[in-house]
This record gives sequence, structure tokens and C-alpha cells, in this order.
Amino acid sequence: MKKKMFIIDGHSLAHRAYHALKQREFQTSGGLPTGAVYGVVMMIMRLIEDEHPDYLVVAEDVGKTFRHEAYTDYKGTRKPMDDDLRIQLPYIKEFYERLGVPVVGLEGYEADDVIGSMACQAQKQGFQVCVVTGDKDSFQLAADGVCIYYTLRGITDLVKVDPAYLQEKYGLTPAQWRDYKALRGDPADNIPGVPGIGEKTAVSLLQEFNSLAEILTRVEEIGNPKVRDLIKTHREAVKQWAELVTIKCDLKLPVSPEDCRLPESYEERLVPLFEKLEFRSLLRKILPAKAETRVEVGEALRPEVKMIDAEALPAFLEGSAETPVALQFLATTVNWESGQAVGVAFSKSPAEHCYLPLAPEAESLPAPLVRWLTDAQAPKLCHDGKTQMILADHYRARLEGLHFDAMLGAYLLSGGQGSVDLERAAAVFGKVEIPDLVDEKGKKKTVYTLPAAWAGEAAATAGAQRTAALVKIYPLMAERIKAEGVADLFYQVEMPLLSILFAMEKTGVKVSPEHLHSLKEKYTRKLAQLETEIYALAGEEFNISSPKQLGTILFERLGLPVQKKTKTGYSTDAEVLEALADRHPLVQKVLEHRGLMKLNSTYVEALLTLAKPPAYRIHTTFNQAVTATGRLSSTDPNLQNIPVRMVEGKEIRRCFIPENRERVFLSADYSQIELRIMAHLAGDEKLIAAFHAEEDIHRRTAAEIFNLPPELVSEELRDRAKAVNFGIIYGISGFGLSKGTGVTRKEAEAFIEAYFRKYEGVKSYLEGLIARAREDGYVTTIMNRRRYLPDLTSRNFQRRSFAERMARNTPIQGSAADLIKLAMVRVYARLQREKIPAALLLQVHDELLVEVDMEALPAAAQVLREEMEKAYELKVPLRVDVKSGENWGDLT
DNA sequence: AGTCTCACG
DNA sequence: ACGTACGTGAGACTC
Repeated sequence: MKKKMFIIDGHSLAHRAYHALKQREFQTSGGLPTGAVYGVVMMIMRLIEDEHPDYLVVAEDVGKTFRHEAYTDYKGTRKPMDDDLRIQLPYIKEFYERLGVPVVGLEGYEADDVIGSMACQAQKQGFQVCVVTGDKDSFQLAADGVCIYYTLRGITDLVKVDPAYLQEKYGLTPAQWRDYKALRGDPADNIPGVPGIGEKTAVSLLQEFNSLAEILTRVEEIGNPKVRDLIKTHREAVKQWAELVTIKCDLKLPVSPEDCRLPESYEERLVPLFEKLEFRSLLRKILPAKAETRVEVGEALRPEVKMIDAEALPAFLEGSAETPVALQFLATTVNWESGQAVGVAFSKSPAEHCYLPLAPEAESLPAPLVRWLTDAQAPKLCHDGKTQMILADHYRARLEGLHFDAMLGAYLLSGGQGSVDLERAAAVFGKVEIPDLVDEKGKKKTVYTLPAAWAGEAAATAGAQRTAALVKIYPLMAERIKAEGVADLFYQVEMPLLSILFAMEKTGVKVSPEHLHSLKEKYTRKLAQLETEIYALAGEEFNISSPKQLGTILFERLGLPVQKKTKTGYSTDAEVLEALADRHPLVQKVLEHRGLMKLNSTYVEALLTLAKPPAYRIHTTFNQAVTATGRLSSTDPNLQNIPVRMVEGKEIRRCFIPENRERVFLSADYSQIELRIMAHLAGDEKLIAAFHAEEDIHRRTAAEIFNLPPELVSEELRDRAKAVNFGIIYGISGFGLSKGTGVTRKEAEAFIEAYFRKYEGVKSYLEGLIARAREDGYVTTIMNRRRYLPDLTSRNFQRRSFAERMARNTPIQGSAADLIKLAMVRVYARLQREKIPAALLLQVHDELLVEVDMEALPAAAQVLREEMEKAYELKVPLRVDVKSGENWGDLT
């Protein structure tokens, strides 16, 4: 871990703080203005809290500098400092002293030079350096390991500037930044720059010649005669300006980087100053901090583990019918294709652990183990029980009676922050450490990918450490689950769902290998044809799938106009290609090639390798603990993103078929579930009424925002309103909406405004939501699922805005996830109860796919509709569309 | 390992 | 003046 140093531009920070807070009446009862001190204190304390610097130093200006000597007009436009600020400077200085932070100034030099020199030294010594300033000059300091936190208006926003940012934003390197300022000028420092040379010219000159020095020596090569003359005329002045704006990095400083270590605790020393300045809220903030106990370092878990054989298992498990027993399979591999277990670890209590090794080539598990595993009355404790079910399934054994899955517990309690692995859960909830599993080569392993050689002691230790941790954290996690109000969600939804997902994965979905093969042939043929055509049009062969090579062909060889850039070069995404489609026949062919390539490699070929005779059933893995909102995800393969929107893609869906001619597919999807949830959460009368009246919701929205009767709403207007509705769900912004609709940003903003005028309930809901989330630090769904959003108080505009959009979207998307999960539990239970010959196959966020005997279709359809619609009572009705058919692509 | 692109809700 | 739609996973390419 690199040592982290923050260098503060003291002068700049004080000014920012002063101007940001001057409107608000900060002063002591004695009349001393304190706004600037308060702002500085807040800023620094938040910086320490958020960024955890190990080192901190403040740079300041002292007296007249060499720059004034050299250039009398230097900073000539600066107004003298306000008395109200001047009077606060000693207190700011006192704050830094009490904090234990050196304030460094050097006679004759500016703060910038001190910063540059300190940054340079620290960087050489391996520090990670961050400069905090409101002065753009400092951008020239950006380098590997040195970034600038540039303060925007006020003190609430910080932008992180590093070389990549400069390149992206201005197309300049840090060194060019200095030359750019000399050429263009900077009114803040009273540097006029070359008259007639603005931002654009300066940048293009530097990009062409690389540096100011080069420009001056090769001045005759400047293409534009006007620019050439300007540079020639101002040659000497520019040279001088360049020197002025060059930050010195080689000053001998009175303190070394190592002298700037931030003290461990400083709260107590700040108390007298805060009392003097009457900073009551800050006092309250630091006083309890004193009492806070130190975080205990996690004890390493070293359970004593007894090796047993299968006959001894019942004796060990004796008397555990009440409290759950922790169980952990150890394996060399596990997925739906194959599974190889090496042993099982058990913990009955914090002091009783054992390990049962398994025969390497065994086809089944020992009978005593199977009896206990399948005993639903024997409660069990796992981490990622579904994976253990899959492993047991390879031995034709079921795992029943899973009472508590710590991975799902960690998932609910983590609120989207941090991982859900057992190692971390043990540390967070039990304050115990589980050593990482590492093989001979130092590569990390998991309990499911152990080296085969570990079968004995090593596996026993690894397993027992984990079951011991489970036993330890189980009561603590259960307590937290209750306290956070997610016990229902955990025990009634997520835990039952785990077994349902297992069953769905085990069932799998059948695909037609014949159909896939014929698609593969068709696509391969077309791809080859497109390839020849594209090469002919390009005049050379290249890799069409390489964005880099394609970019070179498009924008350099063919000279098409660049639309968009990515971090590394030209963008060639669909949006760009569509914009260029009219300008060259090659582009359209590339688009087709892209589309077919995607279909062929991601879907057709991937599914063909997974579809194995004789069943030809594909078994996905549903991940129940990855998304931040509560949705499921699907991997290996992802069956939640099978094409459907485009006609070409829909052909892939037709490859998914029921088991035989007596079975049919049945699909049920929620209609407008997210908008309905928003209507419910916002309690907006108009929206609720529209759903009760079963209106076409996008038409209704169009009627409202465009002030028309619904019957006069054109398809185009309805589409726009639809995009607005999407925008609302995604956290709305004028820019995003304009991209989604193709209208200008201004129009998009007008739509949003019109929407909020008509749907006041939604407006006030969203406002209240953000305000509350900022206080709480998290948002919640209908079933109390949390997502923590610490960035809601970030001073980085981008991060804060992002967090705000997440805050608006998560309750909606997350509640929809809650509801369909709840519905799955109900549907599954009722299909079983009524013995309907139907199997759940897939969940695609708002859709359930079921396979059912033809005769039972009506019964199954009724179950799906009823259980999904009644899953949860909202202020609006839930509606479900049910369809059936003989493949996934043709459902009616 | 990271980037780009694109499939879904 | 910042620079974006929300949530995922996978394949191909590049370094």
C-alpha cells in the first residue's frame, strides 16, 4: 500500500471557503467572522475522513515572489484581500498547528512552487500524492502517482485531475498544460496570452508541435500565416509567460515529506479552538470520537478438527436437532457439468468440529452422510448452499433443511457494498480471520477449486476454519437481519428462493441442436460473404472485430469524420456507425457483420457447446448475491439476455423448446411493473388513478405532458412519453433523455419539467427520497432491502450525481426484484401443492418461463397469473400477461 | 487484466 | 462547469 500524501494549497482553500460561506452569517457572539475558518476546517476534516491520507501538508505564499520581480503586472488584476478574511487567517493557521500539520512557505516563492517541490520529492519517495487546489496552473504537476483535486465553485465539489483526465478533456499532457497557459493566457494571473490565439488554436498548435519550444524553433512550419505572424510578434513575451507559469519543482524545502505524517489523533487538541470560535456542531462531532474504542484486530481462526469416518458421523451430529450444524463441502471442481468432492467439514458448536474425507473416485456419498443431508428436520448452516446442492447432486444426494445461508445473509446486510464471501463475512460479523487458500504457486484458491493433493489435512483445516466461522457469525448475522427489518425478506423470500433456483438450474432448458446448427451455417456463410465485401470496399484485409483496426480503416484510410472518442481511440459503436452509414457503403456492411458476429459467437456457438446429447438441456447458474439492487443474474450461460428485440435475434429464442411434443412453454410477465411500483412508492394520485383505470400508461403520460386528450396522442408523442417514463425510472437527466429520444437537450429538459408539473407526487417523492437517503446513507425497497450510497455526500459532482441516480432507481428496480422473487416462491409452492405437471425454467427480471404438460396449461396459466398478481398488495393493481407456445420465440 | 461492444430487463 | 441515463454478463481484442 502506497503512503498517501495530500498537499493543500492553503491560500486557495481559504479563499474558496471564505467566498463559499460569506453569505451565511458565520460569526461568534463577539462578532468575529468565522465562515472561512469553518469552511477550511470542514473541508480538511472531510478530506481526512473520506480519503484517509497518511500525510498532510499545507503550502502557503510568503511575500512578493520572483514572479512579481520579473513581471510587474503579475497577478495585477487581483483585488486586495477582504478584511473579513484577513482577520480569520491566524485562526486557520492555528487550526493547522493544532491538527499537527506543517504549514510550509518559502520567501520569494508561491504556494504552487512549494507544492510542486513537495509533490516531486514525495513522488520520488514512492508516495501517492494528491494536491488540493483551485488553481489550474497546478495541472502541470499531474503525473504517475500525482493527481490534482481541483475545487470547483464553493467547497462541495472536487474534480480529480490526472494525466488521463487532461488528455481526455483537453487533449494535452501535463507539460503541455503550462505552454497552453502561456499561449492562451490566464486572466486570473493577468497573463494576457497571445492575442488572437484562443483555446482551439493553442491546443492544435501544441498537438502538432508537442511543445512551446518546438513551436518557437519551427515557427515557419505553422500552416496558418496569421497564427505564424502572431507567434513571431509575441515570441519574447510568450517565452516570459511560459517561465512565469512554470511551477518550480526543485526548491529546497524546510520540511521533508516524512515530516508531514498526520498524527493519529488530534481531536482533543482541536477542542479549545472550536470552543473559542463557537463551532458547536463540530465539537459534538469530535467529542464522541474520543470515546470510540479501537477496532479489534481479527483473531485468526484455528479450530481443532477431528478426522472422522462416515460411521462416526451420527455420533458427532447427535443432539443437534435444535441448533443448525455448519456444513462445508471441499471440492476440486463443481459446476453443472462435473463435481468432485474431497471431503466435508462440520461444526456443531464453536468448539466441536470434524472432517469427513471422501473417496476420490466414489460415485456416491456415504449413507450416514446422505441420511443427514436429506433430513429436512436436521437444520443446516451454509455459505452458498446452492453450490453445495449442486455438488451433492453429482452424487445423487439432496441437501435439505438449509436453515441459514451466510452468503445470502451477507448479501442482504452488505447493501451493495463489498463482497459476500465467507472470509469477509467472518471478518465483518465475527471479527475472525480466515487465512486465504493459496496453492504452491501462490495462486488464490476457493473451497471448490482445491488442488487434488489437498484432500487430507489441508482440506480439513480449510473446511473447519469455514464451518467454525459460520457457527460463530450465524447468531450475529441473524440478529442484524432482524434489526434491519429484513427477516421476512431473508427467511420468506431469499432462503426459499435458493432451493427454487437450484431446481430451475437442475431442470435446465432444452435447445434444438438442429435449429442451432442451421443458424450457425447460415451465419457463417453470411459472415464470410460480408468479409469479402468489406475487404474489397476497404481495399485491404483487416480484422473487422477489432475496434482499433476498424477505426484506422474508417477514420484514416477512408477519412470518415470522427464522431466520438473513447479512452483509447476512435469509437466505432453502433451509434457512430449508424451516423456514418450514408457516407460509405462499407459501414452498413460492418454493422451487419457486427450483428451476425454477436449472434453467432455469443449465442449460437456458445449454446451449441453447452447443449449435450442426449438431453440437449442447458443449465445456467443463477446468482442470487451479486447485483446491488436485488435482481438475480445468470451466468454460464447468461440466459437472461437471449435476443428478442430484433427479428434476426429472435430466431435464437426459437431454438429454446420444451422437453417433448406433449409439453409447452408458458411465459408470464409483469406489465409495467416498475412504473406501477413508482406510482405506489410516490403515492401520486394521477398515476395511481391511471393504473386503476387500466389506461395505456405511455399514452396517458403523453397526454399529460403535451396537454392533449389521449385520443389525439400520436405514436411519435407516445414514444417520447415512453422515453420520459424510462428516464424517470433511471433517475432522469436532460442529457440522458435527449439521447434516448433524439430530441435536443433543451426539449428533453422541458419534457421533464412538464412531467414533474403534472405528477407532483412523483416530484416530491423523488426530492424527499434523496434528502432522506443523504441522511441515512442508504435507500430501501418495498421489502426493506438496502443499498448504501455513501457517494450521495461526495464533493465530486460526477460521483454525487451518479449516486443520486442510483438512489432514484434502486427502490424501483429493487422493489420489482423483491416482488418477482416473492411471486416465484408462491408460484413454486402452489404448483407443488396442486401437483401441476409444470416446471419453472427461467426468470428474466419481470418474466417467468415455465414448461408444462399441454393438458395442464390452463391450470398453470391461472396459477402464474394469480400468484404473480397477488404477490404483494400495492396502491395499484399488478397485471400479468400470460402467453404460451411451442418455442420461446413464438409465444401468443 | 482491461477495454470495447452489445445482448437483455 | 462538471458529464450521465439504471441494472447485468460475455466475447473478442489488446497489452
